[in-house]
Amino acid sequence: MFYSDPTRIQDLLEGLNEPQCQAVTSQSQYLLVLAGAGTGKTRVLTHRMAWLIQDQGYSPFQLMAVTFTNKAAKEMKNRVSDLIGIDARNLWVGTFHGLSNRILRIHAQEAGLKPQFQIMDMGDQLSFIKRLMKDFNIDTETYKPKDLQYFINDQKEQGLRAEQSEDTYSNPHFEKMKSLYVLYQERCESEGVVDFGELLLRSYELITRNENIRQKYQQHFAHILVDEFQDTNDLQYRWLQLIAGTEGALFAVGDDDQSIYAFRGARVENLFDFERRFAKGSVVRLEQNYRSNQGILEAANAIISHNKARLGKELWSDKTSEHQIYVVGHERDFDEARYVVNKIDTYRQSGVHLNEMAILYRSNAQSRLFEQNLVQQGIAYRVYGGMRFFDRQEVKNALAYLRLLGDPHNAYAFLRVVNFPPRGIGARTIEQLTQNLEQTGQSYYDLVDTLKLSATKKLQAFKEMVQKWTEQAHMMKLSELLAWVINDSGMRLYYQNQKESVDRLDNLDELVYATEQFCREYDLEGYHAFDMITFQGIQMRLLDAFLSHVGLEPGERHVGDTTEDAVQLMSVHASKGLEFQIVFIVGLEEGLFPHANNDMPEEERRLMYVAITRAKDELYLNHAGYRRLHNMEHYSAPSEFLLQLPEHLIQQRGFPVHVKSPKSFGVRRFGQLSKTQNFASGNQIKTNSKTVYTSQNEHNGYHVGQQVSHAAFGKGTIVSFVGSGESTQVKVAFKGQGVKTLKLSMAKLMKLS
DNA sequence: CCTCAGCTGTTTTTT
DNA sequence: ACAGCTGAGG
Repeated sequence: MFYSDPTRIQDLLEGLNEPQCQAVTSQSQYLLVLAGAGTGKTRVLTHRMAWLIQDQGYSPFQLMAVTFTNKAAKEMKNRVSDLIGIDARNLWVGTFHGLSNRILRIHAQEAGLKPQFQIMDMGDQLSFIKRLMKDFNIDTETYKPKDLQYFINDQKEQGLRAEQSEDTYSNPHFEKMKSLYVLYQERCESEGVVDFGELLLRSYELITRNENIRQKYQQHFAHILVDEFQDTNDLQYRWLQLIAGTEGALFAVGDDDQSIYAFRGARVENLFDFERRFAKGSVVRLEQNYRSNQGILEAANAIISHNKARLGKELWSDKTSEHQIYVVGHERDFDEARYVVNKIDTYRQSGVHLNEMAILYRSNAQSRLFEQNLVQQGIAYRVYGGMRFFDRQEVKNALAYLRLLGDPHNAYAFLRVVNFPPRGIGARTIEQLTQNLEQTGQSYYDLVDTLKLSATKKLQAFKEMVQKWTEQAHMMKLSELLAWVINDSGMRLYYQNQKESVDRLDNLDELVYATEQFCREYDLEGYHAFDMITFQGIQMRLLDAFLSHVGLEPGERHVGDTTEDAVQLMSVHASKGLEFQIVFIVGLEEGLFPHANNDMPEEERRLMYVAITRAKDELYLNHAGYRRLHNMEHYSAPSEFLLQLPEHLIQQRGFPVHVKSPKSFGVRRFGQLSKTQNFASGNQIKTNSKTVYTSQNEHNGYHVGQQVSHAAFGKGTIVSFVGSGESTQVKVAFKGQGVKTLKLSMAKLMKLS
């Protein structure tokens, strides 16, 4: 039973501020909570859930809460559980994909899927596509596997099957892509695998088409709560509306100012649409920030106010500013790195914890220089954004063995491990198997016995080994089975004999541990690998439960000890939702941040807004006049964002400006700049002491900001110059086509005006 | 089966 | 600069 524990009943509204309270207890069917950074949005979500259960008498199972990350889902479960003392493990709280997966497992048959269908991650999907294209002899130079992958995922995110796809971008490859999408989907069906997009789309179609199922869910879920609503894509928004039906309540929490995922299909327009169509008049704004001091918030507000497409919101705090915001100009990228690391060292000596300091950058490649300096100074640090645990090749190989045990007909798993570790089954053998596969409709696993090939003996030995494991699996715990497979397959020995594979062996042990951990978490310790168990209310084999779990939770994105006190290095994207006492934002230069490849200037500004609002106490904004990127020299003006900061907040201001002179190349002059100067549009810049020129804003008679015309791309504006001499490249922003990088000597740009 | 030269792409990232 | 991948050749 899931009634809340009477000994724990408490006033759930205590300690909430006025708008928070209003949101938690709202009686509107549709409510939009515009929750600014650091305003207690998770608090509102969890308290609303607890309030609906404890004070409004809903069964916990009548609520659905949707998040984007597993981390957020887990946190929400824990906090609800802490608030009202219920077991939150089986609640309908999860990611869009996790919840879709759950629905599809319950109705696998109606959805046309095997009960043990397996989920492909992005890497699996790409190899799947490469295999498909190879088998159909598609020229992978003309049609890049990655392009097809993006095409398919993009179509699915829009809720489109191949036959519904329309060429909205005048893509010259469109018809071909569409036909490949058909082939791709056919193969997914025949091999019984689904990609991430398919989970959403398939469950959407299931609920749309099957009236019984639709009624069941629409009647069942009285309240649907959504976190990070501004990050929903087209299909996710429709999915939510479908499940809510006409009766269900939709409680959407989001922040249009923190929408930074358009590149992966997020549509901030969904939030505007929701406000217009459903929540008209039912909008609660959370504006009191409990994280940063007033100065930092003023800076954030000033930056974001330059955006036009927003519902409007102003953060405030009752913490006054004790400190200033520092804007620091550096000559070169490594000066910036040295400066930041020295500052960190100083703060450390004065007693600030390292994990209360963060270095935030626009692109991950920027971490390198900071790492070098931190190593030199002997300061512990942690870089976020590396490879995930379940993405490592040794882990994927071990899991592929498990997948093969879960479904011997799984082609992906078979091909991945049939010759790993190497056992003499080469590409030629696989080719022959593949040819027969299409003709006979049998799986690779079946074909081993029916074909006479030179490698048949070896193939049969492999199959016997898998059969042996399968028989034993009935009597083994999942962790025992996995450990045995790792040894018996020869994987462990293989990695032992490889040089520098110590980490890989550790990871394999870690994986075995992860299976134990999984069983412990869901009270499944007593079961064998093939035993039928109940997982999230669904009957399935333990092995299948584990496999679908790892398919959707690929582990942490960073490595090593997370408890060690260490400086935090991460991209601005990765920092969303986190907070630090002292924040260093680095690389604030035109072209880098805002990034030249992003044709959505407002999204770049929102990114800056996210970065600033991470800081609790102190904020350092750094930029360099010169940096090396992709082995080329880049000279850039300071970021426009620096010029949009209120003057009175800024403590230090030294914009370096390069003087145009071949002899004194790279020499800089510091000067106090007035806010009105526009670095990007001209090459003449006035400081308080003299007029100087930015050296690389001008090249062979062309200059940054100049309007030009190109034979193929049409009209555009010069954004920057890269490199020097013969090899100079020019970046031009063309109307409607984004930024192109061209070789200046070849580009034949016509000067306009 | 393994190694190495050569080619490509290099913003952000979750599931 | 550099990582990741492919294909040729030992």
